Amino acid sequence: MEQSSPSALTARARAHLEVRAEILAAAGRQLAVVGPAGLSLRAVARERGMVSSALYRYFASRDELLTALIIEAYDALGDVAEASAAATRDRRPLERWVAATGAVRAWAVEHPQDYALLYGSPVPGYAAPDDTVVPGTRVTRALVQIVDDAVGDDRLPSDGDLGVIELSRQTRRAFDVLRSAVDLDASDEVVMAVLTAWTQMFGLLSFELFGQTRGLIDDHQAFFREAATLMGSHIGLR
Amino acid sequence: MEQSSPSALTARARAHLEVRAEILAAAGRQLAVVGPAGLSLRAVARERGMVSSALYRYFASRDELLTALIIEAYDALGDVAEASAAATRDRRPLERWVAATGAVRAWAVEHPQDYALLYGSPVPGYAAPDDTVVPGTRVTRALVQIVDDAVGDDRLPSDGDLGVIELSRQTRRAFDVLRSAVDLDASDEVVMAVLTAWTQMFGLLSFELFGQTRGLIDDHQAFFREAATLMGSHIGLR
DNA sequence: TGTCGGACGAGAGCGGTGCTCTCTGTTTGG
DNA sequence: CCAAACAGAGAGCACCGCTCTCGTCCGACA
Repeated sequence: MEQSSPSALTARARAHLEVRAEILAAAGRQLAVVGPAGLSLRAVARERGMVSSALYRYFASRDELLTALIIEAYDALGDVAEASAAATRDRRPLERWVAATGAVRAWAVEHPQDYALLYGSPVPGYAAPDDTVVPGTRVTRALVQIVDDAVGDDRLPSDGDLGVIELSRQTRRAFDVLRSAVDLDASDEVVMAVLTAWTQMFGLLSFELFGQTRGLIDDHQAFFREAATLMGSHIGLR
Repeated sequence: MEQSSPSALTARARAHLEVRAEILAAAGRQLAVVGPAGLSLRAVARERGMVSSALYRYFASRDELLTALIIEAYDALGDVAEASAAATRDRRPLERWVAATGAVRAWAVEHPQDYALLYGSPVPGYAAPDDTVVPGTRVTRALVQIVDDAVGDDRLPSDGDLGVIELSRQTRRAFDVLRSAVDLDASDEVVMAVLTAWTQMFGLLSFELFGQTRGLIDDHQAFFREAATLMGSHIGLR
């Protein structure tokens, strides 16, 4: 265990990182209970048996603690999405799509407060720093990967054909940025398809988790699966 | 003006309602600036030149004030959606869909904090009471109306045909509940189409307003319009 | 190995929050 | 006309994020 950190770190620096990690873990437990807006530095400090002012040796502010939790959550969700995409590599694209979005939903249902932290309304006064952008793209990347893998042996629209619409110049430029962000060379059609389907899954999930469908849908998992299948086939997966 | 309220109300009751409305208006202004989680009773009281404890003569708690604001916002958004649906009655269904979803987006962009109040992560410890359910269905109803109007002269799926999926029993039962909630006799196919398309629009809007597409998309309005057009045509509108 | 500086935690305190309780003054309906 | 209902003020409670100060202790370096 003592070898896990680079030996370049002094004992003091290692201890510092260790305590920081403990604080982060305690904050994560708090978060799961009270949610992002309810997270209290003082409560986190109490859980560790220290006084709140001592926390500021490790995090400059509550926002910095939140940022660390956001990155952690993005990484956990990214793991889930990537693992699903990798595990289904030899299955049919539509199945892969349903599995991956289902895996994302499963994580979100299991960690609703983390989901709210990532995709809910921003905490007031808090602006996510750029550190959160890269881990945030991993789930999008995994979904693009699945759809892009399906191009060729499939009825996905061929280049330049999106049906009723033509993408504006600004949109195509935005897609260039996204392509380089996820480091995949998918066509505009694929990017648009993923964005369409992913925003729908995301909207449905937010409806479920934020209570918009309260008292309406009983079996959210079944409905989500049906919606994912329908949406996947809408964008040309099969 | 003195006749605007039913004469059955005493002067005192009328004054009470008036002050209540003023408080609500002040809270609405506060909300637009600091957002749902940042809304402070004391600040609202200060704006009216009264002390915070006096507010409790009009609202039992911060949550009750929030609930009143939620209902107000749902009604404003419902107005927007219904007005758009009514104004485009003689246009083509796809145009109507794009116009209505665009109107919803325009309202959301103009009132981002109200949008967050309605569709963002719930304020911790706050559970929306049933009073908010009915006004919340108005926008859904307007969208269902548009798609349902299109059945017949259109290529919407005919009864019993949804393509790749078959709806589960629970889902069909949920659709019955929704049908009676919006008081429209749309087919399962229409309900599913609206839910699919509306959750996508909602997901896209949440991405935009909650900062997920920051630095990616410049012209959100154009992209939203393109996405709405594509999605509308996916569900069979033209 | 001894020492000294920097990290660390505690504590007090500031201004803010939601909310409760008590007290006073006003209004109003019987 | 008067008792009762009501409105608002004020103090206070427990909590919040955050700052500043002050001992202490321990690890890095000579």
